[in-house]
Amino acid sequence: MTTQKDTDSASGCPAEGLLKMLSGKFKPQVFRLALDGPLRFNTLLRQIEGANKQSVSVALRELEDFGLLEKKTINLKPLHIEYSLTEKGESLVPVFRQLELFQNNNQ
Amino acid sequence: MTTQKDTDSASGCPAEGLLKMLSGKFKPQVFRLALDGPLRFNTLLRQIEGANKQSVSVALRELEDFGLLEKKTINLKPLHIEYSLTEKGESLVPVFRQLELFQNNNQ
DNA sequence: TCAATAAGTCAAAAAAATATGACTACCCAA
DNA sequence: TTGGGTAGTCATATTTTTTTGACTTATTGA
Repeated sequence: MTTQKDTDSASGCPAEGLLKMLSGKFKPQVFRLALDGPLRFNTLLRQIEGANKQSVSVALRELEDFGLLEKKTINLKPLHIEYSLTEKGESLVPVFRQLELFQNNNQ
Repeated sequence: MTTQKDTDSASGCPAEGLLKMLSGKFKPQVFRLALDGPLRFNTLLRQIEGANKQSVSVALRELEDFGLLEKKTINLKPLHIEYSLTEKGESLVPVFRQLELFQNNNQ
């Protein structure tokens, strides 16, 4: 069971919670890769340069805790695990795109 | 003179730079307060509960470094300093609002 | 002239985030 | 039955961030 994180609206800043859920080592990259399809642990480790197990593990767990990704066991060929976008995760996509857009418009 | 920070598009994730420029202690709050008008150091210190000089100082300096805020000396009554949104900062506002919106739609 | 306010800086300490390397457990193929 | 892949965990470093408290410089009002 995954626990729901406090999004800290106590600070009087609603955006803060969202910002927190996407900050942390490798989280933006992981989320971005999730847009292209389900993720696998070892694949991520190879895809993200400089990545290490621990941090990738933390990134996946936290994205899952925030309800952006969901973990599934795939009972196929080589039995494995996949992380894919939840509905909440999907709903974040346009927002994420806006972040990219802003960044691109500002070099 | 303020130095331009590397927005790390090397990670292949454009959003990462923006995320970084808004994460860090008190940065979301400070940015949000800037939407309501110019900021002053000691006022922020009183407004943000739990704030300390050093962190507020770092938040302001980094927001300035990223070009979201600009620092001005105001030659009035009690001579003081104000931090206000730059054009770039203004252009971030709608993006920031989207973040808040997302957060509000997800409790 | 004294005390307060404004806007910080600096060094050191404490806390939080990341990285490293060893280890686990399971499955599968040769 | 040995070796490789998958998906991690765990304890311990190392690094980065944040906090604390002392100190500074200049202005201002009484």
